[in-house]
Amino acid sequence: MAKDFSSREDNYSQWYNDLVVRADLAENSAVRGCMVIKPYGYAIWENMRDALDKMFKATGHVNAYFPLFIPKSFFSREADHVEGFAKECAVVTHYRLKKDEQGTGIVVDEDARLEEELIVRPTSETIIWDTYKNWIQSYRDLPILCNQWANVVRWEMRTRLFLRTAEFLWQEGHTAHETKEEAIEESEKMIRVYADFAENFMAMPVMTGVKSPNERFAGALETYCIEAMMQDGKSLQSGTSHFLGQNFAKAFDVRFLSRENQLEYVWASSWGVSTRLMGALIMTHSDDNGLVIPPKLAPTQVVIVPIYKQTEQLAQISEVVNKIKSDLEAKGVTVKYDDRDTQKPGWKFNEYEFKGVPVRLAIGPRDIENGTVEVARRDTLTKEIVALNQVADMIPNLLNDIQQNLYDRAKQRMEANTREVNSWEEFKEEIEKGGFLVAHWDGTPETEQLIKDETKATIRFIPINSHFEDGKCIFSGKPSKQRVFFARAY
RNA sequence: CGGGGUGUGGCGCAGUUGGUUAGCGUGCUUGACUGGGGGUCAAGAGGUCGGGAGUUCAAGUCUCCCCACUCCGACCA
Repeated sequence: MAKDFSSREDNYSQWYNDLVVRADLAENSAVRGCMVIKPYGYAIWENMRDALDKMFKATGHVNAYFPLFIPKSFFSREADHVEGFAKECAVVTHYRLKKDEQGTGIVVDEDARLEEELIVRPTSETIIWDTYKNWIQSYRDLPILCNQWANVVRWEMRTRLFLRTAEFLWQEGHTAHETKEEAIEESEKMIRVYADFAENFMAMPVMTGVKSPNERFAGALETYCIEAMMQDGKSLQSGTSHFLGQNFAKAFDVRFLSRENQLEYVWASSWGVSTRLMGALIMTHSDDNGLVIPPKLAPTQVVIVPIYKQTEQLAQISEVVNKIKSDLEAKGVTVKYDDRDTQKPGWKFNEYEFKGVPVRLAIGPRDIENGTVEVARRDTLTKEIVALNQVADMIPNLLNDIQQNLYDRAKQRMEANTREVNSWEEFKEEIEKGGFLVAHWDGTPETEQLIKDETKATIRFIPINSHFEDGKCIFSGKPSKQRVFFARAY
């Protein structure tokens, strides 16, 4: 029997973890806090990566690669940056092992201590800015618009598959500009790219805004973010883009001769999304029957399951299926025909449902006789009988419908979970229900911290183009000009 | 680092006041019947009971030490 997942209201973490493992996306590795991404999970990630990569290139960016190791001294050059990351860094101290005295095991060779320790990158600003220094002399060298696909390591105390792992995959864009305006424009542009990707590929509605100083990236002047609302009412930071000002340029002495023949520091941005998006995808769409993968990211968009008794029947079915399959592939649909004899149809139905394949076709003797096929959609779990000669034409539209429906559903949920609150009592009561609480805040880090201490809620973002209205901070009662979005977060 | 919990076939678990040959579910192998929603039956394989020491005629079970994992906190651009 399938495990009953309807208990997710009570224990969302457990539900999520089981889902990830059972759907064959990933599992914990032998290394504490690290994750093995399995082929199916990786296929989804690759689809995300490819789509993002295209969007980056369409906005003028190029890919490059920088070292995994960063000399320790690089980290101390930007004070806020080291402050933010120091507590979670893996450090390389030696470069050699040797057999121990008894010859039974391997020990670190103390004679092989590095002169300067190397840090396994938790993010690459420092090594990249040290490199950019050599690339930039004149305004003619600008802008630099580089992205890197890489892994990074952050030694977190507590980890969760995809959402927070000690090592994770991501992309990090690092750009250098002549002017402040251009760098700000870049960071704003990239957060829009992320929002676009989240909504149009992941079918995940997001809110866009800027972080409060407490939540800002270490070393940034402004952090833009996209936040998504998960099914349990918690917010997930899904992507960030930072305006770094001249902080890193100053720390790494990256200057250029301007059009006015002046030596000036360059302006910077950085932006990234990670495999955390996989967690976001899972927690946005999945239901009690398992994963639901939006068609645009599904490694398999359509699975075809034959139902047969004798092998002659299978041959007959296969002939029809192969026609449908090639018709669909001609339309750019990815199709898997699962004619394995090792699993029963019912087993396969459940399997693909659990893995979130958007559309399933089932064809049996009855269909062959009637010239029909059963079409089942994952998002609504509904089935309909369609004429064989029409099925290839309807599938692309159906996939679009599913993509749109998933987005609409998630959007509706996010809106239903977003509400204004106007008093501290109301805030404390409402935060227990989850969702975004839109409330006035006096703008001080102290107040935000006190609210967090008492309710575990943080300011997820401050809306950028919101209307201003006079109000009073729900906590301190001091004047406020704008509402901000609070939530508990992952 | 603090506070709980759990370690028993691949996975998930039961195991009574200490008492015969350590069970169950699932998965795996083989075969038959099956096949439109995780089938049924039959026969099999698979175990240092986390490790060590102790108490005892006898330890999966009791005591002590250690180890691992896990949950809750602290941490988390």
